[in-house]
Amino acid sequence: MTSPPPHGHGSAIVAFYGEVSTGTGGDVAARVTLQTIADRVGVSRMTVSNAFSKPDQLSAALRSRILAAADELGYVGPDPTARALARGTTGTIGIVLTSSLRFAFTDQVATRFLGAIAEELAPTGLAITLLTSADSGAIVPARDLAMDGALIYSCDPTSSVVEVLSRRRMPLVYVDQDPVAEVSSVNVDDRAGARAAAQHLVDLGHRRIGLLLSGLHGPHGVVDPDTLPPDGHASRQRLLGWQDALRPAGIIPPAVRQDGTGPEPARHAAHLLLDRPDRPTAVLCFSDVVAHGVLQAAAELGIEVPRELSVAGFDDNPIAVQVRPALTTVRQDVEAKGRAAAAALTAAIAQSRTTGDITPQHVLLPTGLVVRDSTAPPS
Amino acid sequence: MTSPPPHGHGSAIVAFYGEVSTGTGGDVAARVTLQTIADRVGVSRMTVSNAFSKPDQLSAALRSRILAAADELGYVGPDPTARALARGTTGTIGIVLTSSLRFAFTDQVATRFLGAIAEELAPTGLAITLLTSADSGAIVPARDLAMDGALIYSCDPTSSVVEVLSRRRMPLVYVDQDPVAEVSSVNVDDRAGARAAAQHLVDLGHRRIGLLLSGLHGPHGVVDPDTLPPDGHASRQRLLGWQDALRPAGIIPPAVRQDGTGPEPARHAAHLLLDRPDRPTAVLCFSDVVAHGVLQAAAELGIEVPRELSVAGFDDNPIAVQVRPALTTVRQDVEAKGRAAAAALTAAIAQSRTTGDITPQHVLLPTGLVVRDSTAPPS
DNA sequence: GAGGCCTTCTTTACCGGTCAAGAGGAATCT
DNA sequence: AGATTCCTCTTGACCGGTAAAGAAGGCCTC
Repeated sequence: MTSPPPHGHGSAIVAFYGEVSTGTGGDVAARVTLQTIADRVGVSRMTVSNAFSKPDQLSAALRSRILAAADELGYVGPDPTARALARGTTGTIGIVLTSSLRFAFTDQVATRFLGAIAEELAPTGLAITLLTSADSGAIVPARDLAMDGALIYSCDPTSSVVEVLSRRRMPLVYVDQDPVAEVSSVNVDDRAGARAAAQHLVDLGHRRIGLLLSGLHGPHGVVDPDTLPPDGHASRQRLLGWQDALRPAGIIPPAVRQDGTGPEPARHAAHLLLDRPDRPTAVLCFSDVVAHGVLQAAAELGIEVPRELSVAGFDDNPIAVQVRPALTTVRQDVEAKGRAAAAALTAAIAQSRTTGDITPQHVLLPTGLVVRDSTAPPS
Repeated sequence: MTSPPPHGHGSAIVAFYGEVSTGTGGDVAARVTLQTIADRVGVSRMTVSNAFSKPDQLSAALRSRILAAADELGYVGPDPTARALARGTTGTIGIVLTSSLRFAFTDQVATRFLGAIAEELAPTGLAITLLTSADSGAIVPARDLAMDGALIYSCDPTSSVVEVLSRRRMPLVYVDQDPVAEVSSVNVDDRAGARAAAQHLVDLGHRRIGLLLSGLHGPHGVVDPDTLPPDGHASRQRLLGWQDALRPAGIIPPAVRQDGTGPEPARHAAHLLLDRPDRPTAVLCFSDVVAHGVLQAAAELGIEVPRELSVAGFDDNPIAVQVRPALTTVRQDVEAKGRAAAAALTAAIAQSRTTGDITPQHVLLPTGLVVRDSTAPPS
């Protein structure tokens, strides 16, 4: 409890209800297993197993006797771990997220994506385990956690996690990742979307257009967009898309990479772009969150949007319509992406269970420009 | 892919890169286990196990030979499931959420809570598995999933999931749940917070005060607050807190329970309250999301907030400052709640591993009134 | 130079299930 | 009536590891 409690209250109240301990009166109740029940009822262990897992393999009468005995002994059901070992499936899939799980719960694009996956997975009964791509020393979740398959979502491709996962030979689906022939993937057409956004600004008459790039890894600050080190797939595709439209127009954009994620680094990066003598009349942003930072920076500098500065975002994040002016952006259907990813993974798992092989499947979802109030012709 | 693609693009593009199948050229490579490596290197299986799990138990030279052989054979590491069975721990904790996982990713209070848990858990290496309290037939995640402990977050206490989990005798922590002596719990002082909000309205001079309650289960529409069926813990506590302040002032509030969660049901419920002839001059809401719905309804009815109607929320959700007017609300430190819950659970797990018993721990976090622009004296 | 201790590796016995094949009797077929 | 099939239940092997105790040799110590 490191954060200050709200409004000057005292620290957290910790109430002890007395030293109540669980367990049956002190003596450690021996673990109840199939054998315990089998002995009690007078049948073989296998029959008890069947009573739980294959009800049609034994008579209804015996089954209810077994179930009654199990209930009486406090047996809940077959031990999930043992069952997983014997059956070879766990009923869980992993989702590998960017280094910080925190981010996954903060960013609305990510949460919508996860929500869609959860929804698509619900009827299958598969549970979701969240993993980070950060290998924090001894424990590498991607290596040490049991799961039937994994979704790799916009995470550093150089991360060892991806390699570990492929070596484990489990069904994988890449999302927002450079597609590889052998692994199923789900992507959105970032490049086309970015191209449309850039073309929109060009068509409005802008010629001094700045770029604001994400900065997970690599250099920060002002950079040369043509010699960027490899970054996330989406990041690179969006940059390519912008260049697709800007180059033919003869525009050589200044570019800034922000230091980290979130609106605050974006605000800072925006200042780097807007404080220049040849201030751009328009800015293309890697995301709506970044664009939000630009709006804040512009407000601080007394620059009026869109009259003096056009701002285009990406994602069609819910915040795009909450900020003023509402953001022109590129929409991607995050929920469709989530559903497609979940579907591809369940398909792969099912296939690998029957065939042993998997036929990779590659999905590319469309994007589209959404023009709102943050872009206008240069004044 | 049921939702329409954005902006009239065609349907999703599915690209097949050809029938590439994984696996080493068709023949199913036999599974590599510790024994495979042991045979190869000429040592016992146990020694190979130690090479991975207890490096100090064997000579460095032999260990690197083993690791090299393992690498060559494509062995990634000990099978997580088998290890879990042998060791008795899985490295995962479950978080049980309200029936719909979708909700968990949509509601900002929930996502902040989960984010804080993730952060607190990160150094321990424990992964998070998300479970719903909905028992959808054959598969009951809470029963059939391997985990070392579970967090039960604001979920229907009558749900069988909670019972199953306790019978599994795993470390549990209740969050926003009626505390029980034997099980650790983390709660916020909902009642005191609600009391403060109600008192605030009373102090401003309001006498006709309406209540807007959450409606997960039970009747909807206009209800008698004194004879409500049991609902969530928070819901009940907040209602009690309001009554604590209203009753002494001689106020008997009309109450409406919304049908479901989210702003839309809230808007609808608000209409039920505001369309009454003796329209309240102030409304106490179960949450900020509900309060947001009230603001929308008020706007639709041409009621000016706060001049004609005061609105108080709960939670200090980020949206509280995004809506206009900014909401007077009761702050709870969701992140502290998440951290406390995670800490209590890891403590319980650690203790149960050593002692076999667990000493339940009960935490009550403070709440505090935050006055903003949505409340004012009645006109 | 014998006893003791440490290091390094092996042995044996589980962890708690499921699969696949088999065995015994009743029911069905011919 | 004998052969076949079905229904139930049991047997034996295995899933892939880990814990704990034991054995073999080397190094110290006194």
